[in-house]
Amino acid sequence: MTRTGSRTTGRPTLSEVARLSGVSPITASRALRGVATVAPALALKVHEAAQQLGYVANPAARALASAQSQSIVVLVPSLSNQLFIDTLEAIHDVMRPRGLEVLIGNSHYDIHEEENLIRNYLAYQPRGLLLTGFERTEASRRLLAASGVPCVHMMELDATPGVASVGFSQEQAGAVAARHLLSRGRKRLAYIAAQLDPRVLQRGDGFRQTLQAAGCFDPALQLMAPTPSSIGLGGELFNDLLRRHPDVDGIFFCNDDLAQGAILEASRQGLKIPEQVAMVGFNDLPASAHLVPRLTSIRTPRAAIGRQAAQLLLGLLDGKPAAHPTQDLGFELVVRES
Amino acid sequence: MTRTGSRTTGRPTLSEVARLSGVSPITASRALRGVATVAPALALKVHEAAQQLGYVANPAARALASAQSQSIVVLVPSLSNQLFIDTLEAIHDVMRPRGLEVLIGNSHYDIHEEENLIRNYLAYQPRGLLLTGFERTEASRRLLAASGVPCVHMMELDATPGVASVGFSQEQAGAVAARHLLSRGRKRLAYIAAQLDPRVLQRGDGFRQTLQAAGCFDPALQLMAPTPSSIGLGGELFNDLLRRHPDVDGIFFCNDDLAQGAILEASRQGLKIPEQVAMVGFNDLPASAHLVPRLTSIRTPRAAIGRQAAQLLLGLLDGKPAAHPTQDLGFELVVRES
DNA sequence: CTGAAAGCGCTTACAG
DNA sequence: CTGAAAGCGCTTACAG
Repeated sequence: MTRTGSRTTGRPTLSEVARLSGVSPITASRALRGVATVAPALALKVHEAAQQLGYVANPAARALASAQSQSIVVLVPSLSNQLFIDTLEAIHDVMRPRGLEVLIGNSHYDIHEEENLIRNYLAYQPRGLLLTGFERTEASRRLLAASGVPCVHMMELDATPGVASVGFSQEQAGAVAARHLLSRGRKRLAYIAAQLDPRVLQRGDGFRQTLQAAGCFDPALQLMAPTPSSIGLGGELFNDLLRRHPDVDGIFFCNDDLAQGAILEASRQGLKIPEQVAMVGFNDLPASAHLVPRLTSIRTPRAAIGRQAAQLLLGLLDGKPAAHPTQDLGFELVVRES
Repeated sequence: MTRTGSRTTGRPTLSEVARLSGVSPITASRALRGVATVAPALALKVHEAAQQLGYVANPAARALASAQSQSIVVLVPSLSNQLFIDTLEAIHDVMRPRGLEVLIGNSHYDIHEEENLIRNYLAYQPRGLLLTGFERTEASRRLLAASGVPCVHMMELDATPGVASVGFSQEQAGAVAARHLLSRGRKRLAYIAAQLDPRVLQRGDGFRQTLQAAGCFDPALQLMAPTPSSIGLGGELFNDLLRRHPDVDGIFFCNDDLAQGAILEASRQGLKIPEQVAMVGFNDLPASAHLVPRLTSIRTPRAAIGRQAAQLLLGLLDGKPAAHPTQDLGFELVVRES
């Protein structure tokens, strides 16, 4: 059944729809696209003919003729992180019902790999781009600017005019975690982080600055692993930290995976949480609310970021300048038992 | 910068590459596609010109001219389930380096939504399709058959000639869980399930049949919720079950989310696990090995399924009949503390 | 090994 | 409101 070397697709074409409905292909095209100038009676006939033939427009022909595809490109640094999955799913659920195809590029936390993705995906003439954060190569920036394709940035914020972004302040999130721990009377506060992307570092900065202002920052309590995060790693880093600094009484983790690993390891060792060490996670993954003790975490609006970024982009595609090009969706400290 | 209504893309074309390298467009096309008949010296010049211009072929034009895209369509029932994310990521990592675009369709566990996805995605003239399971509408089957596009089925197995599938026996997985619990002397065995897709039911069948053979099947101990699974639901169903049947001494959960919720709920209530109730999960998600107690689970080869299915499809695209069209990748009971 | 011609299935731009 | 002509940027099929 596999046709090789054929020129035709074997699928019904616009011309066949036009012939069956007794109009020209252009009129059929207009009717099917919902262009208003077509007489209602003709439009109906065209739709019936299309239905009867099982006609679905060839996106390649459409893209070639109009110099514009029906795709949106989303670039994320990872698919292993639940954070991006939630965002991606929300984007998908906004774009698909509008007939837009979501092309997903995974940069694996590598800005050069991202540059290649941009180069290749731009050839698809996407309607728009959804990018993660602002860290990229100069060449990537040039490619994006030269393409003229509308972009919306996700996760981080940048209020520069002409830049669209949907996210929240990563630094403030770090600061809030620090203030929470300080408010509980904790003084020996650590930051445990892995997969040191720009956002993890920004949260660390916010955390550090708040501790410095409170006069209790100790650089020795910053445990930064460049490797990917995982629950197992969280337990290991927690043990490392407590072995070297048994007096630590509060920890902010750059994400819930690490925090969950630590809480489970503490439970296994019979350590009292939060009496001995208070813990704050980040993202508020589903399991966190159910751990024993329940994990205090910072809930991030990751689905809302995807949804809002998608809608902001949709607005940009219609050519109207965005009313709110910088959308701070905030975050929420969810205080639980840890 | 957004060009609306323009016919051209503003990007360098094959003709410009050809002009710069002093050959005809056809020769440039052949050189860029690596067609062997081009003289090495010319091919080099073409590649240099393409590099210099930053030329990337227009996929729409290519697809239209060759009646074949560079896309692979993957249809999954959910993006909220880690299982499919792992599979998707593996597929992505096989296809992308070969220049194939992965189009992801999410059917939300609805075979009619899947039918729409199939209808629409077939218009993209994908090189191949990767489908989840075998449950679909008659119309979907007809569309797929009529298209002649090669398909590989994932997760479940079907040895029918001409059908390609990569997965494992869901029934056997249920049977293995039952045998494990029976081997530990457990007699009052329950199945707790949610999101009752065909695979969840197949696992339940395998579990039931084994219990029936052992003479200890009790239909009252089958707790089947049609709602999506979650950790929270796992805790609730666990409580429901124990309230109604305090004598239950072993539970098989249709996935680890439910099992994790149950183990956490048991811990919160101070129940002894596995002394009072033994638990077996399914999928072996990352957290399961770290819970207290560590969860016994059935590890599924979800990344391997994605990888192998992708490779099987790649073989089919080359027109060679698959040497192994039915790939049983098995599963592994990982016995831990629960 | 190379190329001139034709065509893929649509939409744009221009008439009427 | 409708349509004939042209063209998008490639590749196929056929020559040589």
